[in-house]
Amino acid sequence: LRIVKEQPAYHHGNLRAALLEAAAAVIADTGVEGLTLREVARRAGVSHAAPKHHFADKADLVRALVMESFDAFAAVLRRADRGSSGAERLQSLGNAYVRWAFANPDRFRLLFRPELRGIDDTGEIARAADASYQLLLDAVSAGQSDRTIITGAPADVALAAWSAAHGVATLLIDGPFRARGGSPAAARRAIDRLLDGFRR
Amino acid sequence: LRIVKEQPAYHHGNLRAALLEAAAAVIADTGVEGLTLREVARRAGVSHAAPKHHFADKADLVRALVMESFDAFAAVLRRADRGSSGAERLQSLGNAYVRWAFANPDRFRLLFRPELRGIDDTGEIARAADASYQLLLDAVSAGQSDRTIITGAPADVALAAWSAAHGVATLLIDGPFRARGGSPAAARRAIDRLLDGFRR
DNA sequence: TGTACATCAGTGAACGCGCGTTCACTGATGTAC
DNA sequence: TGTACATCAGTGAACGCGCGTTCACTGATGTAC
Repeated sequence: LRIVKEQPAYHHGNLRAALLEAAAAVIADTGVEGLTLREVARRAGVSHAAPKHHFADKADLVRALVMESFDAFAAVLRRADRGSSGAERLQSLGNAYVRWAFANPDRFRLLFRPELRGIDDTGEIARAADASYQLLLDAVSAGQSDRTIITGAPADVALAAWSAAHGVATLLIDGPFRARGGSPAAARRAIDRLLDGFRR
Repeated sequence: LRIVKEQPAYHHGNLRAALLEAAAAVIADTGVEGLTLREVARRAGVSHAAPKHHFADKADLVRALVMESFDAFAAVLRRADRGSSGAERLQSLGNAYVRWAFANPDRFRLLFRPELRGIDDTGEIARAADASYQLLLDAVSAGQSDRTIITGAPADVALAAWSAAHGVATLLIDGPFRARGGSPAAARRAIDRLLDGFRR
């Protein structure tokens, strides 16, 4: 039986992952404007020059964090994309959308920062975002085929439904909802009510 | 006839207003994270210590800018709060909401920054925000009285309707809407469709 | 209408700070033989 | 199984930068008489 190391190893072992985790923690604590490479390194218990071996610069770290967040979000939506009709799939997606935003408010906000477009040089972020939109579009199309969702251009319907979920999620995590007596349960009622409007 | 002054006056005359205007311009150009006192002073054509006579510190300037933006937004909503029924008033409010956000995306974003709560020491920002919410709540109540809006707890209905408008506005100005072929006209269809769901 | 003087609203130099980034370095790890 | 050595992944000092804020100052304005 070996004694557990008390001194941290000189080589971290998995610093890249640790830095991403630390970055998420910084954002959760101080918001994205408090995210600095030095603070991330501090949290990971490493000198401030160490991240250079894993991320070329600050934008590179943010990019990786956004990609990771998109992947996590998309996985949750994919798991939620179930139901015996298109309308049920849409309802389930909408609820998952709001629930994930509520559970991960800072990561959620990160996904929609307009300044991200400035650092998405290869378009990989845009592609990751599109994967989730396709889920939504598919559910809408399925619902129109099985006649459980209202007619109309699928993109129009999908964007309106997305707006509903996004609005509830945003008002819920940014405060206005709760400041007016809106609980997460009220948010759930709101998204259900709004998505009911898409049923045929 | 006097020659127009070519040298700027030593005393600006209305520096406070000029600084607020410059701050709005900075935010429009670089986003709120690019807002610095020095840059604001630079735009206003004044030394970087000059703002001190008008704003105690940076938070003070941001606070003033937010208040000004809330007032402008509330005035627009108040003007839009017309219609022969509660349902029409709600529709008109929702459209005005999205239109103003589209016309003033950076100011709109500013109003909902979660970190604002940190600088709203006197609660004046919360009060300004509440004024607009009351408009919405009144329209919903009126619509329930005249039976043009669905039944339900007025706060529930109001928060759901707000979510719809907020979601459309946010997705429109932050990109996802346009990135998927959604024009401002599509946004208008989206908000109309969503608010139609509140008609009785 | 002039003059003296207080007050107001600017200037520009200076401060300390945390940031991103660079650099020479060093200890740990992996590999060839 | 050892050994030599390249490479990898850290350290810590240093840099230049823009920031918010402070300070002594100065020119413009307003007011009392």
